[in-house]
Amino acid sequence: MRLVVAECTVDYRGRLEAHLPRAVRLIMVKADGCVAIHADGGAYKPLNWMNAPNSLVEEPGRWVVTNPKGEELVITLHRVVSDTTHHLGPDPGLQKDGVEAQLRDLLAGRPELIEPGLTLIRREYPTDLGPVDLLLADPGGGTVAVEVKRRGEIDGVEQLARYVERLELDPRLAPVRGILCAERISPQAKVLAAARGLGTTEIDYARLRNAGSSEPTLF
Amino acid sequence: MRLVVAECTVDYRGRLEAHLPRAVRLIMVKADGCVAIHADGGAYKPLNWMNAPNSLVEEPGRWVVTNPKGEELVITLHRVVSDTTHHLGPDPGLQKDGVEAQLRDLLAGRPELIEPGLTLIRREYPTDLGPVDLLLADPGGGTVAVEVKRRGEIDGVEQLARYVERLELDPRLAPVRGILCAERISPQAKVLAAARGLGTTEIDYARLRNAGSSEPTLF
DNA sequence: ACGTTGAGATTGCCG
DNA sequence: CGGCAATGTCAACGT
Repeated sequence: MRLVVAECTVDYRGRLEAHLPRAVRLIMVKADGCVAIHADGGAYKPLNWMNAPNSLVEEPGRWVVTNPKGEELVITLHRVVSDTTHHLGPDPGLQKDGVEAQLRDLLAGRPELIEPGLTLIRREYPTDLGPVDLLLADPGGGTVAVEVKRRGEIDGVEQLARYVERLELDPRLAPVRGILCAERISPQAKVLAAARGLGTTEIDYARLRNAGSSEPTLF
Repeated sequence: MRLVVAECTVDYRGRLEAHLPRAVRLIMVKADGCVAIHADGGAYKPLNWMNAPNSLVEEPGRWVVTNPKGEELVITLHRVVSDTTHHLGPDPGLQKDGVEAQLRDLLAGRPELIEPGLTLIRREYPTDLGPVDLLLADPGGGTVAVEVKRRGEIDGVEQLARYVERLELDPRLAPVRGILCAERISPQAKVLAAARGLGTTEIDYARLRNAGSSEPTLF
């Protein structure tokens, strides 16, 4: 990884056009060839960048980065403060925990938190349009399809509506209700869900995680 | 901006949990206090990070970053290869050209380019599902809702369909037609739009920009 | 402060 | 390679 601190101006032409006036910035060039230009603020996102694969041509005081899609990043170096290179080697990569799949599995073990009386038929129930996160039996008869999200947005409502429409065609399952489960559900998503005849339930995932799926509730 | 190259392990606990095994990486600390941990590849996104505002406590061989939301990033430093600090100063910021808002405003001044005879009612017309980019009066009666995109894809068609469906409920606007405007519209989006009864119009934004909104057309 | 939308989104998955 | 969906999405803007 090469790290250059320099006073520079930058021009990008590609999906849009962008220009950076003259200032001191960090230019990061990674081993895969990608280039990122960072200011001393503004979270982790660089001001400008060019992802791999690309081609970097270095002239005195001017770097030109181009990629096969015809995008171009031109860095004009007015004054170089520092220019260092380090060999980092390969990275073992990030291990994640706590994404949608885990939340779905926790809810599968506590379906009564979605609505009292519901019992699990199976998770990832397959349909022609893709798998439904949870399929539950309604004690009043019929079936309940559940779409699990961290955040409930309009897209999730549309997805659930398609599943319910599809499952209704199966006489063994009909009638089918749909419920969108998420930690937070946006007002627009609630409006659209109501208009589509779908239910929405907000779930406290933090409490769900702590309680676990094997322990019965004490209250 | 402080740049530390070090062999480290990293643990994050917050919206999810994540762990980075021992390896050599770049740790970037910006003036606003945000911390980012980069490998030597993988585009510009860091493996792990903590945005400002936060608090960094530095012990020998161990950095602990916490923020007011209760998230925590722990960096264990096994071996420091390099540790440098540079003062970059404030950045004048990025100048962009060619984004959706600009295209929308240009079209608002030249609605006849969407379809002859159309006149502007207002831009960003609010609905329960979000704002419609442009609402136009149809000389033949009724209203036209326009969704403006740089690239017309299936998502834009779905979005427009929801708006039209919603606007139809308002007797002062009905009947409502929908038109998707973009520089390029994908074949799939055209098919879906036709199936939904929506129009599509491809716009030459470069010419629109050069012509400006105040100049009448000469031909 | 909160919510919604756009982004040069990026990134991974699967067909 | 292209579509689809998730992301600790981020960042801008309006209420």
